[in-house]
Amino acid sequence: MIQSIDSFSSRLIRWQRQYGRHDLPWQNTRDAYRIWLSEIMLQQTQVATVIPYYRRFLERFPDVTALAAAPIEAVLESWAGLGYYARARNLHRCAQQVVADHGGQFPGDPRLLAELPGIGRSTAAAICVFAHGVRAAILDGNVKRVVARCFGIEGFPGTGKTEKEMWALVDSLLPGCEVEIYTQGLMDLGATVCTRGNPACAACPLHDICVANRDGRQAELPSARPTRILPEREAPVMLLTDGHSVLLERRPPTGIWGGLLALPEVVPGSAEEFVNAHACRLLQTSGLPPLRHTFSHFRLTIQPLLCRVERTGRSTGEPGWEWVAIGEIDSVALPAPIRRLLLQLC
DNA sequence: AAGGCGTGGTT
DNA sequence: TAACCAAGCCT
Repeated sequence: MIQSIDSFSSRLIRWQRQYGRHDLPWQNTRDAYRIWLSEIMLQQTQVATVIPYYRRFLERFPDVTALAAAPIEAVLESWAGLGYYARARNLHRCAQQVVADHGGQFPGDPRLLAELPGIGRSTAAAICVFAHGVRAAILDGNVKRVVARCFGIEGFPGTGKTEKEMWALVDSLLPGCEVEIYTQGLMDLGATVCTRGNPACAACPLHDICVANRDGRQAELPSARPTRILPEREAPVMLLTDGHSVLLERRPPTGIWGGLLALPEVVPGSAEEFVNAHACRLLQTSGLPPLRHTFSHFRLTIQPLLCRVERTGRSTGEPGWEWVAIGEIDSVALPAPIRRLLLQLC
């Protein structure tokens, strides 16, 4: 075991120098703001998905001061489509705290960083490693897969017991120096060699110390999440349009699609009432084909009712309601399926 | 301590 | 098609 632990980090570091990724947009910088932003965007999200969002976000919010000063609506506009929108809200609050409480500088101590909104133990470690060269261990999905296989850790990593065991292990594996390249190597090996299905064990620097490889248990480790049946939900929504704009409602700050604009959910049969309440005269209604959308924890069928209307008065300017021109759809904070639906209209 | 919280890629 | 899940955090 001791021999394994010693050679684990040195093998990984050597492998990373030759085969790792060295030119991702958030690499080759010590700018804690850029590193922090990348780590938040990369939570539960793949590199290829993040890259365009990361570039656009940095153009609009080049530093922590600019982000802290922006309204949350603007932040959500740039985040829309990435998912897990609590990340955007926490990102914004975190920027404001860094400016207000830390003079605009991200703390270099992982424990302090982890007190900020949206930054947990692993993200705090990653930021400190890449921004300051601090010696701290990360434990993300890639690392869980690599260590579960290499050291034969049983149990679903989502449970507290297994996660605690893994934290102790990664803490003990941490090398005394070259922590940056070691940490990046751990993630890159998981992302490119020690993949979930069909891992490339022949190309792995750990193959001769790996328990899963020795025992042919790559498919069994890490242990799978207990299967769960996703509940089904339905959402009748109103697509109110005058041919130029659509009526959108700001969703509550917490819960699904928190803080985004979306089509208003309505009680079936209440179209007329709804239309009148928004200073419109109903011209024509038609049911659009239902839209299936799968979340991490339930399935949703969106049933849109298209209502062509004439606007009979100025909107009351009620907070939370916005008429948005079809041409502006790309620039507002919409959930991905709603955005797709509205773009199909034109 | 588990469940809430998105989206898109892979198999 | 449907299941699975990726650079997790919060409550």
